[in-house]
Amino acid sequence: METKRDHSFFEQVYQLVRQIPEGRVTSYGAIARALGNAGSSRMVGWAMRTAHMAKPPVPAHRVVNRIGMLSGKRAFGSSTLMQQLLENEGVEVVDDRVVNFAAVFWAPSTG
DNA sequence: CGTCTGACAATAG
DNA sequence: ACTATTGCCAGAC
Repeated sequence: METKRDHSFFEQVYQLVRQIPEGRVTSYGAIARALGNAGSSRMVGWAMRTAHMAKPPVPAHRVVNRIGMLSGKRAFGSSTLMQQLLENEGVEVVDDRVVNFAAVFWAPSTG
């Protein structure tokens, strides 16, 4: 039984991203799938872009693409801010890419 | 109300 | 293995 949410797709993404623990990262596709919108991975990224104006701060810096690349670093204002945030949590980032991505990968779960 | 864009992903060449 | 193209669909203009 799926818990129907009246909130928009964006808010569903926000809530999921907020569940990402520190030192962990996830991919857009993983989030899209968890929301049942597999294939709409672009929407996830689009939601993150507007996530900066979400009420509770969304750790968008913990969300990267499938290869662990900081594709959204541009949205943080500073291209290095996203990397610094990740490194601050213990996530090693080199060349705008998460080191040992599979090890720090966090599997999203709606429930 | 129609069109374009977008922090991706998967497939084909 | 790498590059190019298509699909996805909801927000922004």
